[in-house]
Amino acid sequence: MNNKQDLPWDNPRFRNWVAVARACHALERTLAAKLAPLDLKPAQLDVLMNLYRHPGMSQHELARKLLVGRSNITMLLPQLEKRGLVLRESDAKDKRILRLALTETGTALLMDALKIHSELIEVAMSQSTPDQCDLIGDHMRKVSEALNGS
Amino acid sequence: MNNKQDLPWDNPRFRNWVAVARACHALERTLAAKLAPLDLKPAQLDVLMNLYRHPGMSQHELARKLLVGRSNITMLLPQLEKRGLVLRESDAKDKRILRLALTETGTALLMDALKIHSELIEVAMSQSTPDQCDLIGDHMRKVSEALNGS
DNA sequence: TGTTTATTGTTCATGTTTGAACTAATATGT
DNA sequence: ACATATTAGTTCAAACATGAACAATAAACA
Repeated sequence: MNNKQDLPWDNPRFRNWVAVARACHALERTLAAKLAPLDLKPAQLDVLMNLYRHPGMSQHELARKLLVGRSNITMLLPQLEKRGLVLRESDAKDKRILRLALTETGTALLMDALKIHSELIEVAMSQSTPDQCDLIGDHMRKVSEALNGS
Repeated sequence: MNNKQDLPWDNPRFRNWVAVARACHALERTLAAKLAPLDLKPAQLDVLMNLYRHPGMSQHELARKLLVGRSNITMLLPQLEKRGLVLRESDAKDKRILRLALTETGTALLMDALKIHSELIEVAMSQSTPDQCDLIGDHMRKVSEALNGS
């Protein structure tokens, strides 16, 4: 049986990851609050960010990048499309695929949102030196890779 | 106007935090999948974990620890209570407060879930040395503090 | 004491996320 | 070519989270 001696909380790695999860959650909540004036949710910002960096993405590719289901994207996009932030046009060669891109308006709104997001991340990341931040980033990229293969 | 020169992605801190968020999200999803056999969601595991460490907590205290609204706890607890995992009894001195505690069954299920959770965190944290993990943990605790004051 | 203010937990309406079942389009294999 | 299997996106119902309004209780204070 488990006794107090081998409880996870006695393991520094466990406690450290819990701290990571808490910080992430806290930043997400704060971001949501600060994005509210733009009438934008964090999930929607994630969409805009990905479309900016990868214009012409399909919905399926977007879903995989965001680690969500395809149906989630289907529910998310019409709102953004109606607001004139995103364009959807079907691929010429494969009629199943919808190619996504930002409009001018979408790009402009993204820039405003990124300013807010960046300021928040600056608060988070200024807690350590740039070198240490790089170390953290490298670690987290390895974590993502390790988890994709499990 | 923003041009490419000062886009957030050119800032290492921004990219590093994005990596943190992605890793967190990935681990959360994986955890959800691995907890499914126990019929337990990550949010419910968080509740059990906190009640184990802080028996006698009120719902309000629990909500603040978990960074969620009080109503969320109200919706979450009856399920766990019906499954015989959690006990709720009103405080003798302040009749507004419900004091929470794990049952034997709840503790046993928590131990099973913690095993799964720990193994997953081990995967995540074995990507760096213990010293580096401590550095990451220290950083993240500072982040949480910094965000609470914003 | 009596009145006002705060706090705890609940309810409810709204919006979000999810996965399974579905349609349409394309690939694969015979 | 034809049947079968995959893939992209949608629909739908159920689970979940959220915040505002509310009831009950307690605290503050005149």
